[in-house]
Amino acid sequence: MLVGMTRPDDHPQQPPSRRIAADLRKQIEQGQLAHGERLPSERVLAEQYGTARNTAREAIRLLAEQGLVTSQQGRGSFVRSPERLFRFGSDRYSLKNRATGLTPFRLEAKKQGKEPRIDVPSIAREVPPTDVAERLKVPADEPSVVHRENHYFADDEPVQIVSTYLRWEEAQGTRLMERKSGANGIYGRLEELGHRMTDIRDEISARMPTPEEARILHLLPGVPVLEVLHTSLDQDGEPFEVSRYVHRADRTGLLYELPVEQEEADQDAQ
Amino acid sequence: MLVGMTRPDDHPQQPPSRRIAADLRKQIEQGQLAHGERLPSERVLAEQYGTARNTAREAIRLLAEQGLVTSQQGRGSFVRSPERLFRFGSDRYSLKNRATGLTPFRLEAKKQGKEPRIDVPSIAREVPPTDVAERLKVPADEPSVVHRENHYFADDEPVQIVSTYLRWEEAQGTRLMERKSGANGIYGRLEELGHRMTDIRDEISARMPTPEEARILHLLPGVPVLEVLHTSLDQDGEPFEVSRYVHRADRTGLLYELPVEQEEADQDAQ
DNA sequence: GCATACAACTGGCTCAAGCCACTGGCTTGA
DNA sequence: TCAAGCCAGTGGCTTGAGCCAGTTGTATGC
Repeated sequence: MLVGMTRPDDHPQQPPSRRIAADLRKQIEQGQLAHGERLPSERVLAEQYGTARNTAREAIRLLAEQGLVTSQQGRGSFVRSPERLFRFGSDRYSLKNRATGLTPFRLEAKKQGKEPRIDVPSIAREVPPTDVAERLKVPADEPSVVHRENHYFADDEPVQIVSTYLRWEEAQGTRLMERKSGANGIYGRLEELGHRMTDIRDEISARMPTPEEARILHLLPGVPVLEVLHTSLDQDGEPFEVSRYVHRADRTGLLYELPVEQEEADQDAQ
Repeated sequence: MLVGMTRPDDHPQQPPSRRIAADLRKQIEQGQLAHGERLPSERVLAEQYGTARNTAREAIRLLAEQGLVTSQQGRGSFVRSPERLFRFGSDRYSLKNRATGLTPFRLEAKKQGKEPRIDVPSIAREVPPTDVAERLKVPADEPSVVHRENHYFADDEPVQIVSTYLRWEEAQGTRLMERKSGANGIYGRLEELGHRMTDIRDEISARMPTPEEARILHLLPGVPVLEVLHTSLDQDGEPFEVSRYVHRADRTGLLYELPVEQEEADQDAQ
């Protein structure tokens, strides 16, 4: 009897493909199949379980969907090794980092010994998406924003896609329209326009990537993305910049450290 | 010619299943297939594209994996409607909510007109997972914690799984070991033990659910989970509670609002 | 009027076979 | 020595067939 192979009646009305997947999952979790190790080939699995190759294949596909294994044509299927590289902290916007002269991403990359690279595929005046328009307080039915699209890499591995939206009326004719926006990046220019970043608001969600995102980020099946819709508020509490971050979730985490609001007499915040 | 059907040479070396999936995706994005609408059946799609049923089926599976459609045996495949219900704000720990006498989840649910329910499947002394042990500053090789597992529901729909870990030496013999922990929940009891929640630290990641989580949360294929590893720090900066939140990402988002640290002379933070 | 039974659909899952593209180790020959 | 070529093994993708289980509308019979 092979290790980790269950008797058919352990999983009564489980279809064979799920049963094989469950067996393999157990072997991975219990370490009988180590990280990076090769799984039995589809043809071998099929024979071991007395099923068609398609059924064994389906089992491996299920595990790939769960982000547990990954297949390579001509080589085999392998147990995926967990790796969490980037942790974007809530201090990434902190002004104290200004002293370094680096933008938040470059700073984070350097901290972790990675070589950062930033591509700027496009900078264009556009009609904003409705969620961005709402948050930036601009009309959603006219080209009221400048959209800067950035792709971020660490050691040439794509890490995140960032779409930054600024008010067209403010960005027009400034270095905010250029690829190289000058010292301290766009926040430097925005400060010169009278916007000191005072508060931020990050709305976080997770979803599966679009095929387009999967292509740009080199995503394997079973890897979701973290989407952060970020709003910067200035000293007057007015939004002056909205960005949509799309992170690959297998390489990225977020970290928020914050004080807890303490009890007060009658702070009636709706 | 059917709407949205591309000529084969639009996608040169795309395999048929991907081509069908891309066509359907386009039809969904352009609104030719509305939210909730039924897709053509597998057999019909196969005939339209001149492929085997399995190939059409594969196309639909690809879309399901991307979270775009969902299939129901005997009924058909349908365009999934986006719905984001719960938004957990960073003020959910705020002490000012104490006035309501509700725990954060109950408060959030009420705000949104949902009926909250909390199951407590288990409360037990355990050996902590290593990531929890690190953060709670307890030994990882002995039963040094109490693990409270909670399942949260809104209108009987499962929303999140929460595992809370407390120091065994503190929780032992108190209401922290009971299902009903008293006024203001466990935070009320912890405060009596001298821990006033002063800062929090949330580490956020996203991944595909385990089969177990998919079962508890009723997750469809193509829906990731948001995992939040939360640490509460007291007035002395000491951790006194660690919780792992597993949210279904199709119904849940997170919101963090925080002030930006302003520039200072030489705040040499690590 | 109403419950039952049925028929025609739907997706779920499997089979057995085949061809393709890619990998990696081995053999061959210069 | 080393490069080129071969070949066995791998996953990628499709075919066409079959059976099952769940759904829904319709016809039947009480």
